[in-house]
Amino acid sequence: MRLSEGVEWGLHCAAVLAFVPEGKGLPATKLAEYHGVPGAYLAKSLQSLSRARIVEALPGRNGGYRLARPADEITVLDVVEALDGAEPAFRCTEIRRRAPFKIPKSDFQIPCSIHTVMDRADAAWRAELRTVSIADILGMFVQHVSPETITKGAHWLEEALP
Amino acid sequence: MRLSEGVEWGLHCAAVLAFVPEGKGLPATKLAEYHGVPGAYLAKSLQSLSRARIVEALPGRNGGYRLARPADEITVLDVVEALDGAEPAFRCTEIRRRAPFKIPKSDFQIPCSIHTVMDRADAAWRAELRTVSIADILGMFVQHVSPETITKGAHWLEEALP
DNA sequence: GGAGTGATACTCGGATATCTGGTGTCCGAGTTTTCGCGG
DNA sequence: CCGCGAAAACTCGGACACCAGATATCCGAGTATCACTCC
Repeated sequence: MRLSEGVEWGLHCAAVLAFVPEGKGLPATKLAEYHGVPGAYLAKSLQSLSRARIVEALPGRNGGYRLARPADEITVLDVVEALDGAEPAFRCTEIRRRAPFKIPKSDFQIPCSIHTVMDRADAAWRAELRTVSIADILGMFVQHVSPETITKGAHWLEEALP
Repeated sequence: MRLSEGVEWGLHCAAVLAFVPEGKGLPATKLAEYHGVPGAYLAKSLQSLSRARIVEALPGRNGGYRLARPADEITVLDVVEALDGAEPAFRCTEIRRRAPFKIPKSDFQIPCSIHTVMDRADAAWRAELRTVSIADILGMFVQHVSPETITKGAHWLEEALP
């Protein structure tokens, strides 16, 4: 079980986009060169985030991406599900039905025990991700990083914005 | 993020193997036809379980597989990690280091915030799976299924064992 | 000088190749059973 | 009738193809900007 690389990119992008001022947008190209990742592929991830209404795209010459909502109203789970899909990792194929002897239908009214357990774990995973917002991520970030780095980042953003 | 199909098979197999009496083994072929899955591929999963000391293989003519430990000492997490690997789903590639300006090394002493959050969710997922044993799965099973089905299953196992 | 208009440059969006890892299959090594033979 | 031995049949174990989804890339659609022209 491996999470797509795009999830990591998307989360970092959301963190950067939180600093984009009202009315402006940061082009995908800039986001890509900031993180040192292939721009053409990052665009694909950003499109998924756009479809999920997590970021919004400003078209046109001085366009770009920006958060569609305040950073404290975007959870990490939102980003993960937008990029990775919301289907649970475990897919029950109901192989319990394939036993080589006849089983009454009533036995299958109750969900498969294994399915239940895996779903519970999946719910715990998602619940954990739902408790953390992009704003929280930024909070953890600024708490640990040197003020000098914050300044440099802000400066870089100034130059990158149209 | 998708969990391998073999995980489902492995869990169901572990549940069935819990009924194999002391000293005997159930061949992989029988397990495959019971679950209606390709036997050659199921063998691959069973080998992984064998390497992880979750099941043990009895070689020879009347050989087969059996649980290596009592069912209440095998957690669902054991099976999942044996088949899917124990590495966390999220892999941090430290893209925070690639920013196009110089960042002091000290900023990277603290683990990446995003990495931390994802790891915490991963831990919650694994913790949930660790609380459930194969014996618990069986308990949930016999609680809901009709006694008739249990009898049929026991009968099938009688015939399948050498 | 100001407004209108066309061209332009830059943006996003979806459709298109490539490649790694899961999926599926095969044959060889090893052990227990079993059958046959001799005592 | 019993013990021994060799062959056989069945088991697991690892090495070899195949395919779907993630990765990576491209080109087309659309819009704000800008420059130029005309009034």
